[in-house]
Amino acid sequence: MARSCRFAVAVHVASLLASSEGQACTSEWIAGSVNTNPVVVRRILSSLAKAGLVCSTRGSNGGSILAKSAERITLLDIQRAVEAEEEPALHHQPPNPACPVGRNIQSVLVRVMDRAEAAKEAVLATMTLAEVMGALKLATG
Amino acid sequence: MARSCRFAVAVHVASLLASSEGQACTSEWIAGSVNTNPVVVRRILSSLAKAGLVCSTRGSNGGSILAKSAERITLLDIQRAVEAEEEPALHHQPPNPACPVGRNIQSVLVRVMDRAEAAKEAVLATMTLAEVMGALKLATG
DNA sequence: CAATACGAAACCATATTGGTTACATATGCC
DNA sequence: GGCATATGTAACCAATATGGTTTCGTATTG
Repeated sequence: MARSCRFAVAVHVASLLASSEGQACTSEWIAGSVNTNPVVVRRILSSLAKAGLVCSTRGSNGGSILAKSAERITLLDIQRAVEAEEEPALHHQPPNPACPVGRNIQSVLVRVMDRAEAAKEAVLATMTLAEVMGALKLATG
Repeated sequence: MARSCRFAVAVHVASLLASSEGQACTSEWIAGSVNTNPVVVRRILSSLAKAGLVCSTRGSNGGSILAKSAERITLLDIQRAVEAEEEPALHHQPPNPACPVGRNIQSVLVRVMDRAEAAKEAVLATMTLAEVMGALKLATG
C-alpha cells in the first residue's frame, strides 16, 4: 500500500463515464474495469461529485454520469478532486530558530516547492478528459 | 509520519554545508539545526554523498563538506539524490484488459504523469543551492 | 413491498517514514 | 599503540496513509 493511486483510478473512472455516453454506470460495473472493490470506486465518485465533476443517483437504474462535458474537465480538476490539497512537505519538527539557516529555511522551501508544484499543475490544467479519450482511442486502434 | 520530508531536510543540510565555508560539519551539529537525530542526518548525507554532492570523512575532526560549489548544485540534483526515482502511481491491481478503457488507460496515464513530473523537475533544475543561500540571506536581513 | 444502488462508517493488512539504539570502522592526536 | 571522535549501517519501532472489505442505512424504481 505504497503511494496513492487515486488520481490514476479517478482518471480511469472519468474515462469510463465519458465513454458511456450519458448512460449511468454503476460502481460495480466500473469496479469491474478498474479491477477493485465497488466501495473504492464509490469513494472516488464521491470526491468527484463534491467537486462538481460527476452526478450520482441512488436506487434502481441508478449510477453515475459526468456532470460536465469531457472538454470542460481538466486533469487538474480531477487531481484536486481526489487528492487532498497538500502543503509543502517540510520538516517534521521545526528547525532550530537559533540557527540562521534553520530560522529561514522553511520560508525559502515553501516558495521553492510552490513554484515546482505550480509548474506540474499547469501541465495538468492543459489536458482535458476529452484529450485523454482521444489518446485512448489511438491506443486502442 | 505522513509524507517524506527528505527533500526539505536535504536542502537544509546542504545549505548548512554551503554556509560553513569549507569547514567540515558533524552530523551531530547539523542535527542541532535541523532538530532531529544525527542518524537521520547521516542517512541524508549518505544519499548526497552517493550522488557526488558532498564528501564525508570519519574520525576525529571528521564531518562533511560540499563536493562541488553551491553554484553547481541544483535543487533537482538534491531531490534525485534523496528521493527514490518514482514511477507514476498507477493502479495497484492491473485494470481489466477486456475493457477498452482498462486495456489502454495506463499507457496514457504514464505519458500524462511523466509530462507533469518533467515540468516540476524542470523548475527544480533552474534553481541552485547558491540561489537558496541568497534567499536565506535576504530572509535573514 | 422488494430489488437495486449509493453513502458512509468501521475495521484491517500493508507499506513508508523517520526516530532510536547499537555496534563496527576509520581517523587523528597523545 | 591506545583513546577519543565521528561516520556507516543494520535493526527495530511507533505513527501514519492507503485501499480493500464488511456492514448497514437510505433513496429510488417498479
